[in-house]
Amino acid sequence: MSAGPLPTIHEVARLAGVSVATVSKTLNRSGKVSEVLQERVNAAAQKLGYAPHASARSLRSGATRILGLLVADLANPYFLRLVENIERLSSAAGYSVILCNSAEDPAREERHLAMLLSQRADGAIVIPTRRGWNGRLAALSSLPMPGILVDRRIEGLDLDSVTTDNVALGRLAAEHLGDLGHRRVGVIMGSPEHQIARHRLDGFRTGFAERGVTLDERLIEKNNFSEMAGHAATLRLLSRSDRPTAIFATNNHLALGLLRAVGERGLSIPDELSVIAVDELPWAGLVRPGLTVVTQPSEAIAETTVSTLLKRISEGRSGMNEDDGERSIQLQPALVVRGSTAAIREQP
Amino acid sequence: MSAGPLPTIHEVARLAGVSVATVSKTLNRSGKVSEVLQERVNAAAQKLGYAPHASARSLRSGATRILGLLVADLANPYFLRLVENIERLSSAAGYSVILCNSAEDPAREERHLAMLLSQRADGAIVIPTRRGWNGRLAALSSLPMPGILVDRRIEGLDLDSVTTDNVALGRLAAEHLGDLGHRRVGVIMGSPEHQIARHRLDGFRTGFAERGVTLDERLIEKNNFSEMAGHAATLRLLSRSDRPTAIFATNNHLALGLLRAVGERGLSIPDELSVIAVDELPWAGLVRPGLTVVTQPSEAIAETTVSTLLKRISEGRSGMNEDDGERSIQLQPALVVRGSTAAIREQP
DNA sequence: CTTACTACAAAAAACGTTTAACATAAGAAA
DNA sequence: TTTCTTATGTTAAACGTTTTTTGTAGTAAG
Repeated sequence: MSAGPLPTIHEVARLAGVSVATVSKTLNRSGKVSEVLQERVNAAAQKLGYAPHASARSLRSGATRILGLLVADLANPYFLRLVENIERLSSAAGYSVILCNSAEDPAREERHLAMLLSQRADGAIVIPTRRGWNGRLAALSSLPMPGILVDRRIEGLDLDSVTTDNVALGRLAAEHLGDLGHRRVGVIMGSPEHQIARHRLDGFRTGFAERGVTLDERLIEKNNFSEMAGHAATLRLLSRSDRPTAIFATNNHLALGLLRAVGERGLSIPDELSVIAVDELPWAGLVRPGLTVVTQPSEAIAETTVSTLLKRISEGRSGMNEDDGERSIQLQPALVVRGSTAAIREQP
Repeated sequence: MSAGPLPTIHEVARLAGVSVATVSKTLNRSGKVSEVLQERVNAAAQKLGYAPHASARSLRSGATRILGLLVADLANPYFLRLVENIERLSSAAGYSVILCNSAEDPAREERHLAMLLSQRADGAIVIPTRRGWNGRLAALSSLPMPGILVDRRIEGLDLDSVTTDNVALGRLAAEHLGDLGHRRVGVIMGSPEHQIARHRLDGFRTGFAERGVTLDERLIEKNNFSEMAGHAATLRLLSRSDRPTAIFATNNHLALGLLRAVGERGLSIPDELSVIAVDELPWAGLVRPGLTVVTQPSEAIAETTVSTLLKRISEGRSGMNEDDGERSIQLQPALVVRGSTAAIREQP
């Protein structure tokens, strides 16, 4: 390692016997350069192992070809799939990705944002932390680079966003359970002040309302999004005399806690309890029985996010109409039926 | 968004009524600046929302404070945990991380490496792809920046590396199964031309040899590391007349395939078959029974990797003794016993 | 009253690119 | 021959920092 300093464009120019401008134009395929000189330049660059200095290039040209990817929680497998897809697409489009994990900590998020600003990233893809952006709302929207929110939308912020249609997601879950005959159903969710939780519940409620069923509010557990909360909430629901016949776990941490609690109680799924969760989890098909889920369209979200952001970036560069308004895109979830949900059995 | 161009150091200097040199020295706490000017400068910077232009800084100073993180396969949950920890530690040390996923594709790996070179990352953390680096061996070692290999070591390459002690890992698995009385055991592994697989098998073999047991070579399935291969290999092992009483799955993809196959055959774990796998998987405690595993010390590996690389970087900067030789660090695995392994029952 | 030193601050020179402005030669039109 | 084009190259000026060099007071020593 450390094979001495790298060659500059000047050394390539000297070896090829041309000016630096010619080298630059050749390597960037910009401007006119004769065939013969092009070959000399390419040969020289090849021979020296020339790699253009990105910092110098950015300084002069104003573009870094770097995208910031600021994730609220890398431990969340759903976000991870998003990261994977976004990296792939960005890379294919010639952009490098700086990965930042805020771990649901607004302070970390803010530091990372400042860093991306200093780094002069061409754009930022942000899955914002759940709490704490109330005060930093301005910071995000006044970001002097194109930014796009993923998965979690922030109301009143004129930023593009790509999210799942969470109302549709809730309704999908409700329709499935309803079709199976369930009427007394529990919901385990995070705090209703979070838009996502609220939307999913709204959709779920609507789905049942459409078939004339009103949800029992006492079976709706509103806490936070942790596995522990899911565990506790499940135990509470299961120890009721009017135990629900099905439970909807509105995110994957909660689903983990739920499964643990059900296992501890020794209940049989789906005979004694139907379970439906959210997100395609790596192990969803592995547990016995396989977990029925409503999934968010992870690949589509990644694609839409990257292409929308890149469009914004090129618009900004060409100085086109900046204010064609905020793009707020919602994509549709899907139902994946496995073994954890079944038709209700008449109670003896 | 797009709140116009960002202020430069010149504008800060003008507002504060000082020279740019004074601003630079104040903001970097280098050189002597009087109290009163410092305050004026800080106030001006604050007011303008000044964020130093990283490219300009790098161009002049030669350091980017960027680390490249090149991962062989982001879909691997073990690597993901590594990524998470490495990002956290790097960020805490003031470095940004450019994330690259080569998805086990040497071509992508090579492109990413070239990009990191152009980007002039201060260092590179590489989990190399399994195949294909034979020819690119030189490319990696002649990288003009400090680099460090993680998880997968490449022989004959004078690069630092941090890996699990895979021989110890294999032995740990063997000792556990041996203690439980198992003698006829199967192994599902990838191609033995891969060092990791080989080491794990060696350790496993040694562990049994130490208690006077020789492994039946026909029960050692050598294929590749995919889930499908694990599935097929398991089916083969289970349909033998002299079926093994325990199986060691040497990586997590293989373990997935194994569990699927066992489930299909309707065998009961651990009554009819003990299973031990590698790596702490997010769902290891969730399947019934919980999966017994030998885990790699993910946090320790991340810590050692980052600190070793940062040391190399600062050595390089201060021009210290470059050639104090290659650091090849091996960290110890641990056994986590859950329900998937049990003492052998005498066959009727 | 010089001279020497100290403590700051300012001026200017890089760093490696891209690109706008300028040169030069060859051929075409006059 | 002279003058315009055209086609291709080169020169030089940015880009925003850091850092070395130079400058200027003010104070202490002679």
